[in-house]
Amino acid sequence: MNKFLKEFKDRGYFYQCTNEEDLSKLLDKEKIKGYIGFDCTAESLHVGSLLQIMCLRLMQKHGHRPIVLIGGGTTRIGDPSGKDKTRKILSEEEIEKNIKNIEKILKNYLDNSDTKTKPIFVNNYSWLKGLNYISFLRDIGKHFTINKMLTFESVKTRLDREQSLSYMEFNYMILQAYDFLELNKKENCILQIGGSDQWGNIINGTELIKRHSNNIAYGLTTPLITLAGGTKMGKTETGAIWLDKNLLSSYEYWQFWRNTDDNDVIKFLKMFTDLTIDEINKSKDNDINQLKIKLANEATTMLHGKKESEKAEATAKKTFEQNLSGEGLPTYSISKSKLNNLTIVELVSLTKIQISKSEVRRLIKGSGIKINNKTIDDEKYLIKNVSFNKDGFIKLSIGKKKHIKIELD
RNA sequence: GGAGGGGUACCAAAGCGGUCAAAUGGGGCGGGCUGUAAACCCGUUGACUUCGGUCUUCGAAGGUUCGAAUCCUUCCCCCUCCA
Repeated sequence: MNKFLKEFKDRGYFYQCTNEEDLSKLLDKEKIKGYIGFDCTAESLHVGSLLQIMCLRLMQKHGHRPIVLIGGGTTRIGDPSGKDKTRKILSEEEIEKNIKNIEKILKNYLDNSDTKTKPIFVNNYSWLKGLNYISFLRDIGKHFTINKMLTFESVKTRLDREQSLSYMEFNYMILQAYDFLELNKKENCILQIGGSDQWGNIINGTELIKRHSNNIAYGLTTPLITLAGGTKMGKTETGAIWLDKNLLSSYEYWQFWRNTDDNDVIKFLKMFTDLTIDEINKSKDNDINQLKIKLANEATTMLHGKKESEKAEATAKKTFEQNLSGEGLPTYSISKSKLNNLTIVELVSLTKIQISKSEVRRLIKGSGIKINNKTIDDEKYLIKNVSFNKDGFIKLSIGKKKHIKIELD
């Protein structure tokens, strides 16, 4: 088997392929271009997209050139799959802002130094916006039958439930297929990679390329990652795990990986680090907690850099092993005058968005709130009674894992 | 088009005039045990509160009643069977 494909499989990225054998042969013979599309509905990317990013990196590693397609055009339409309601339509400014940010994230992960494997960034808005309706229907539309389109899961569920599916959304799959055709023509791109939920859309693309240009193109999908617990990856009590320095600190990102379930550690090392498969297999019997730290370090270094990762590790060590407060903890500043009449309940609700005072009271009743490692059991406890340490802050703990530094400004 | 069943909190699902901020299970959160894991055990799970209560919630809008998630009317949506 081709080396790229082999590693793709070894790392657990593989789910389905349109024609594995032929693709393998082709990859042995030449360096190709492959693309992954990114939607820009959200302001940034979170770990849910990390597997796709790793796929792009793997292409580079094996000398292939990744194309990053930003769905600036298709985002204006909305993918109906997996949604039972029409998506809200974003404004032009929002979309532009999202695109810029998402590109920034991706550039951070991809290698730009080798001209042969340097990523190509494209925005499908550039070709979708100027489409001529009549010629599009004649060139592209003729290759799609309504009969077939109606059988697609995304369309079917909407129709079955008599939920409206606008003509606009109905066209989404055609546009995505067209993207592939366009990249095939322009860039000679012959591969599309995507999540397993994109299978249908990807097939549409390869078929369109076949019918329209009589070229062969391939599709490759990655599995949906579920945690050992069965839930989807990426959600925690803190919220989304952003791949974005501005939205999530390196410490919190590091913690996310450190808290990986035992049963997922090896799997994640393979998926989300650059360690070789051999290396990972050899270390299988190492202390599981050391492996988790390794995972956290590798993943955090990739995103935030070595320095930040080391800092995060140090912070974690101080916080969890020595019960102190590390430097990298989330910090909340407050003025002295404000703090004077503040009760513990008020303080917690100030520092944590999305927590109600009732919830804080409940936490206090369940001994879930600590200040400087001392459990607070009185909800009227006044903060001014706490003494700040020599570095000028106090440590507020919510549960065992969430620690916040409170400092005076 | 005809006949029936149903919409209840994050999800599933009870309740069918007052004792209902709403049983139970899952999930979440907190505590215990551990290893910042899993499993397990315990607690908790609308908001605000001067801890006396107060306010908002059972598809939507009206109505009956001292009192409605529960009864009536209209509307919207989902499901099953027949055609």
